[in-house]
Amino acid sequence: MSSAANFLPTSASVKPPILPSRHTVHDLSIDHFDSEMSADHSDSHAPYLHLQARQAHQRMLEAMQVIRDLVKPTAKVVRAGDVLYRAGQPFDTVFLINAGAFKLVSRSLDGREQIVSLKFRGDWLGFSGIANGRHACDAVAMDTGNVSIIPYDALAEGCSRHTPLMSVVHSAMSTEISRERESLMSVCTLASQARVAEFLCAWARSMAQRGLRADELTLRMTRADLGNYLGMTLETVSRCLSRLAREQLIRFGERGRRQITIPDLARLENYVISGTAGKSTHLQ
Amino acid sequence: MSSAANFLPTSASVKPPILPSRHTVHDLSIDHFDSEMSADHSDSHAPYLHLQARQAHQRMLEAMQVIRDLVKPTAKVVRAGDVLYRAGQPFDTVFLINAGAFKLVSRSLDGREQIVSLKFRGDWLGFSGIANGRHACDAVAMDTGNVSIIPYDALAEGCSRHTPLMSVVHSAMSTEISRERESLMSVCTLASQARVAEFLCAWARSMAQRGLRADELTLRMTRADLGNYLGMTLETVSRCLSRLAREQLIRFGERGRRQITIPDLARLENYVISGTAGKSTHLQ
DNA sequence: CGACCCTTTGATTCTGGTCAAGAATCGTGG
DNA sequence: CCACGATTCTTGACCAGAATCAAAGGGTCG
Repeated sequence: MSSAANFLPTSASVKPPILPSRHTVHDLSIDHFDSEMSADHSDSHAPYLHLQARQAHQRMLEAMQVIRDLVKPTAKVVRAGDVLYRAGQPFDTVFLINAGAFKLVSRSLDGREQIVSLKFRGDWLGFSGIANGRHACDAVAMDTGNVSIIPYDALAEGCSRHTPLMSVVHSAMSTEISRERESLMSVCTLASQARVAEFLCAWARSMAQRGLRADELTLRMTRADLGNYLGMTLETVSRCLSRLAREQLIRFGERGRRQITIPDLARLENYVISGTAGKSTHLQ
Repeated sequence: MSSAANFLPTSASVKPPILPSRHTVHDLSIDHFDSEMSADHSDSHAPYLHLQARQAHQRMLEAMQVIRDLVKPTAKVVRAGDVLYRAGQPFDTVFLINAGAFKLVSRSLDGREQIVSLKFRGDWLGFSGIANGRHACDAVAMDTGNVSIIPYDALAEGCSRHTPLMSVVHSAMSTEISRERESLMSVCTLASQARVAEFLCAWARSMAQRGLRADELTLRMTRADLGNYLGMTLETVSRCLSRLAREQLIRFGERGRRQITIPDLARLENYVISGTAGKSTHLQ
């Protein structure tokens, strides 16, 4: 895991980062369904990926292919701020993200709001609604994107007919469970700065797995969102990022402080692990 | 090192007799498979349940019935400390809890340990292993109990054959996702005392849903476990419980401080909600 | 250009973590 | 049945990290 550092894609084929903006029209060339879904696009990135990330990427592409073949879903374009579904709405569809980024926001009976998950290309949206027929959270686009709309009935029907499809769906749910747990682990066991660091690492790994640049992240969220997701205040997030930058573990892009460069991912990962970082809620 | 926690004898034929060694003899009348599964037992409790809890209870019983009818699993008795599976072991079976309580423990690459979930009768164990063929965490029994052993292949096969079974399984996974998120919400948005309070409320509701007493909880875990699960130190847990007791929101049982009485659940829930409790990682 | 939001940074407060001592409980062996 | 040692739990004193309050700088958009 340590040598994760050098799989930089030649920026030749790589696209300019999108400016995070609120509700303006976005350049679709990057995140557009077709361009990002095409096999040659993935090929152009694959050689630079680590074996593991590459395999994951491959599995994702295969899964998406299975869905397209068996379910033949319709697609839909979304822009930053668009809401795919809201908590409480009757559940009947799930979504597969072809491009873009989404946040899932839960609300408790009293007004507490919590970003419980971030989702990207290849992830599914809506599974949490299966259990009681209503969506359990809001799904909000953080950027221009594209999703496949998949009626749950059709999906279930397809699952019972095609074992590979069921396998894909079960894997996706299983992964979602695991990822949720990783978040919990992070929040419970890491001090704030390490938590921010790990968040960046996770984002980077996540991008790598999707065949995207992993060394230059463009966070599509405010410090407040970030803090909420990580269980700290926006001021603390800001301070932690500044400190990480001061310690040369990250750099801010010239295109604004939401763009973050990770010069050496292994070193950042190491900071999390060996860090001064513990929160000591030790077991036994 | 109490739980040297080795695997139970896995010999297909013989079930080990229930012989609690270092743990006190438990009264099995409540948690025993047969008694708790019997319809009249559930009837004897149902009248005291809220409508919602009762429906949930009903759904759980139906689901368990479906499993027994369609998969015909073998069962296995476990004692406190027994380990059903460990992180990293090849995944091939899931488990359905007939009785007892389990904790799921995740470990990060560096040594951090985190109890990511608590599971009870009607819950499933092992779903998180589907995605990459290996279990993602340890499953440890916190008490004498009984699980159905369900080979995943058989389950998948059954799912493709019987829609209701698939429905049950999908619901179970969906629920697991939602619950994981609730944990995250709790850890991220509540101050420690409110978090402890909410934990107790959740446990109580959970018991109610299973047709068990909801006003007298017997926590089967140490303060350290509790703290770990809730993301705080054991000392903080202790202080919070003491404070809750001082404020009459809970009472300690005469059978030890792991037994907790909730005289008025609504009041405790209200404390969480209206509480002095917020952690203010407010969104926007 | 000005209004608004986002971000950073500092000063201060306070919750919760750390360290330590003592009490209660459990399990074991006599 | 009791005594002893080992855990587990509670409580206090102290301290650190993160929340809160406040103000100023930067970007973006109308």
